[in-house]
Amino acid sequence: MGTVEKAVSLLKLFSVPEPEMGLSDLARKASFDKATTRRLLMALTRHGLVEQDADTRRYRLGAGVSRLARIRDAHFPFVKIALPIVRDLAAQTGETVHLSEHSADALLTVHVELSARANRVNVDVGQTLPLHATASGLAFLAFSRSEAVGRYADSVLEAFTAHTVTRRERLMDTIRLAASRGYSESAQGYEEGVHSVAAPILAHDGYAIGTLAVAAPVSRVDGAAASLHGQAVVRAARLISGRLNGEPPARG
Amino acid sequence: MGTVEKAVSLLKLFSVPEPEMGLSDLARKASFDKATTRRLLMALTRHGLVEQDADTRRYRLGAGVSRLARIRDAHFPFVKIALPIVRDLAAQTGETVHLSEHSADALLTVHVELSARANRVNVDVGQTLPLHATASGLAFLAFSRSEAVGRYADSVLEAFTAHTVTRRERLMDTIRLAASRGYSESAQGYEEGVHSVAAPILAHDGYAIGTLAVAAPVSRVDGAAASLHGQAVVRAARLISGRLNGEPPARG
DNA sequence: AATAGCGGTTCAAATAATGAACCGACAAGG
DNA sequence: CCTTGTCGGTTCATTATTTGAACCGCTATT
Repeated sequence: MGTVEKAVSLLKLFSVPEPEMGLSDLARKASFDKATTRRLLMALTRHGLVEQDADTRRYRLGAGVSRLARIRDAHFPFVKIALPIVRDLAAQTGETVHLSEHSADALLTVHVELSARANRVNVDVGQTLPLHATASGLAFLAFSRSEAVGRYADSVLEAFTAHTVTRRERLMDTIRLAASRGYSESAQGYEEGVHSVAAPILAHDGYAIGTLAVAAPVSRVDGAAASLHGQAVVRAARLISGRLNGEPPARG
Repeated sequence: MGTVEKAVSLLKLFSVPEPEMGLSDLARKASFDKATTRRLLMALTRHGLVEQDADTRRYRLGAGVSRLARIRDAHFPFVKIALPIVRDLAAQTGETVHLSEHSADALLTVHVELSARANRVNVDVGQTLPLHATASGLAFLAFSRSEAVGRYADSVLEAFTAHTVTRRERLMDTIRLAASRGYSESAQGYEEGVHSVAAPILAHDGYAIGTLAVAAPVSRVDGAAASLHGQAVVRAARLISGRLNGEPPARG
């Protein structure tokens, strides 16, 4: 593992439930030597990607990461553009809706609107979703370059539940179905009891850059509901794609 | 320079006006070898901190930086808390207002509300402000630990304009004035034609963690206006400090 | 058809990263 | 009050990684 990747791994140890850690803790979690860990942290600190509390000596993510994110968001305001549409879809369906962005061979959840119902699906911002086991992933693959899909289908497909699609041929069939319908469907492929439909958000070139998904408890989803959610998520995803690619918002 | 710092330097080359670059361009700007630059970029890409456009082969900041920023913001919602107060101040003064956070011996602009007027000061999000040459920096130093101020004052102070304070004694005087008034003032110390006042945003321990500033064209600022801006920026900065440290928003 | 730029790759040489052992400080327990 | 364990941090001989000149194939200009 290269030095740079080690440094980035350290950054990735910070999370919403654990946003601050001491040196030894970080070293243990990353399985790096304490001296190494410290040198990496100092390098990151010098550039503001990490900061150290003056009192507790614990480390946390620094203002530099916010700065970088702002630069990116100014150029590619994915969440900002999608937000109103995501909210509309959540209101329409009454179910949990989540928005994901492609990153490093997975989908990164960047926004969630939780259902108001007591029995609902919970998704965390920052969670990464595997491509073969979630509706979002399937929708993404269905609108990806075929070489990339082939490469992914050839890799080892982890089974998260008894329903996870792990055989290459079944996966390719599922992807083809999603491509022809415009949206994907997955029942309990990643978590037991969860049903999801998802549609791709497309770049100007017609390939997916992210996905929009509706997730509901299986108990609440029959064929009719699934179809309704599917059509709604496709409409919403198309709206987002349109605005991302410069199409003006519709009037009224 | 360590490998990690080189990688981070690459990230820092991206900016709001130039959010995408080719390999050779990046290598030239960073003064790294093309092969080195590419290896660093690949390491960053593997973790989603950088992404490469499939068509143009140009590089840009990736979704990973947004993810890290969300983790940090969940724990330390500086901008979110400050935003309404920053907007009020912008409305009150009619001038450009910018919010900065301390990071790696400089101030990082994390939010900007631009004046609606045709003749206005422009500040970019992500811009870093030197501590000795901007109103923000002076306000920050005026409320920093004296050892840190001493160390900074001993370093080489770059002159950005003919008005930049570069002599240690002048700097210390300016800082003392800011400390006693509660806000700092800088006329054309960083950019010609720009007048700014700034006040510190304080942590629970009373030391500055960031600043709030009002920037206006010198032509529009006389003594009375400067004083008004100064008082307004102090009020707004105090409100932000209070809410950051757990004080509830005032009613009405 | 010649030139110059681009993104990307190679491999011997050079430089940087590594980690076991160490320090002083602090806190809990006997 | 002395032991034990853990903390953050440092040192330096050993080791493994980074480095960059030269190269490739490609595309656009001239």
